[in-house]
Amino acid sequence: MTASQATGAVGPAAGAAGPAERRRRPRGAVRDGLIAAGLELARTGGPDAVVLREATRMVGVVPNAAYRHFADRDELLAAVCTAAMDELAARMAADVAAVPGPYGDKAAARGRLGAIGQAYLRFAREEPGWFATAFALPQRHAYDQDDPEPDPARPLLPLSQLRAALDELVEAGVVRRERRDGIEYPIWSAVHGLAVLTGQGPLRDVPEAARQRLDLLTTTFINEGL
Amino acid sequence: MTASQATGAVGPAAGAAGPAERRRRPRGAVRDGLIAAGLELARTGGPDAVVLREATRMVGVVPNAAYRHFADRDELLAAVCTAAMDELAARMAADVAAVPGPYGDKAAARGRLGAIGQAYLRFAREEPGWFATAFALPQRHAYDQDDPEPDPARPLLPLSQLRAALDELVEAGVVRRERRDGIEYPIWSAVHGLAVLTGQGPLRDVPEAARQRLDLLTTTFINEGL
DNA sequence: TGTACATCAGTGAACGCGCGTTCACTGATGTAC
DNA sequence: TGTACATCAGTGAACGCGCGTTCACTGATGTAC
Repeated sequence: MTASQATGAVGPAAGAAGPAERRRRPRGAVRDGLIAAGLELARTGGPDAVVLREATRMVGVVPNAAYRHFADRDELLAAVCTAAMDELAARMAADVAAVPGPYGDKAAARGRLGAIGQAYLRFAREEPGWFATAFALPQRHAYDQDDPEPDPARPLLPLSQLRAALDELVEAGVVRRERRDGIEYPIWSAVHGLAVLTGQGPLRDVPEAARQRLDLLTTTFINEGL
Repeated sequence: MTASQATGAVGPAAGAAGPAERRRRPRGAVRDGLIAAGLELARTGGPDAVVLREATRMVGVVPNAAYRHFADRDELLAAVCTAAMDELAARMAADVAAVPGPYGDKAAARGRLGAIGQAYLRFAREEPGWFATAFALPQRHAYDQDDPEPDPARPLLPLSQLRAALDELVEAGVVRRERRDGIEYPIWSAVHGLAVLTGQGPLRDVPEAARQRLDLLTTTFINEGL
């Protein structure tokens, strides 16, 4: 589920039913609502702001009702983290899909790799709470393999999208095949590190113009390293 | 102050003085002790584990005594974060100093850059709590300038050490002078990103052998990008 | 199609917890004359 | 060198807070016959 889908489910049952109105919510609506509420909280305050009681308040339900849907607060948080990661992945996928040009075209392939990096950095800058949340807990990644079984209802993980872009660069003849193996990790690291340093890290107060230069320096460094 | 220095100051006044024993601690000992205690807490649990009351307990002092030395919990945390950053910087400096060879020698210069990256990654791996704490709050970094006025009692910031190593590589003729400007940022980003992804991030469960390969891939990528 | 019953998903009340922080206090240390 | 006094750095007691979580409950929904 993407954040925008989930957000629609927040709030008490439509119509502000009286206290006699019990269990009018469609199946799964409270669970989805709690995740959406948690996502709203995380958006502003990061993972620590995902407070179980506050989420139930937003949904319009009594605090312990949450325990019908999650074993404890950590399980709710894990669901919120996954949703945040999905949101990042969905935005990346959308930006990549917007790059024109056929598969295997040199310029298009370069454009798609660039779109991946830019979408990642933009998400970190525009949604710092979600970015921190996405990387806060779950989503351990099996080393050196694609998503074990890609869930068709969820967007491809960021790393998988990066891999696909690099594979295309190989097909297009931009990246030598011998150079391909494992190169996604230094690239991911460079982009992620920049996002963290300029987001929550010591470079967080860098002015806008300088930040853009840092983006450029880093993407250039990556492109030259291909 | 480095962590090891501060740690020595934890605990109630030597001799387990009775309740009548008041103010036997040397000047500044309680303040230093609180920072050292916070550092101990952060070592295990990161910045969130720096709990004011717990720190006062460790020092052997009543909770509100902390307010003689810090305006509030945040000010204590900030001091602990600075101390954690100093610890990282001190370890980096020590490892760099251990690389033999005269200034300007090609191999030695390369060795010193490598030592910087490795010390950074090792600190992140061996002291994840401190690493997270070092980057948790303070130490905003002025963009594009060295430490405003380097405090001789404290080690050079990591970024300043990285800059020095890159400057040496230029002097040694390993890095072209036109390439030097701003290149510390992509390099820092790549190393920092790897540290975060394999530390608290989605790659945290990668087995040891694979992690070493990731280190190697990243440092190789950096060296080729010089 | 109607009834009996199990299960599901909510309510209401309460808990203990540890935290950061404030207040008024007091004894020890350092300083001025 | 001795005394008077200000300041410093600790004590003791208390606060309100919001949190996660547990318990026994009850009404609505879905299912079997």
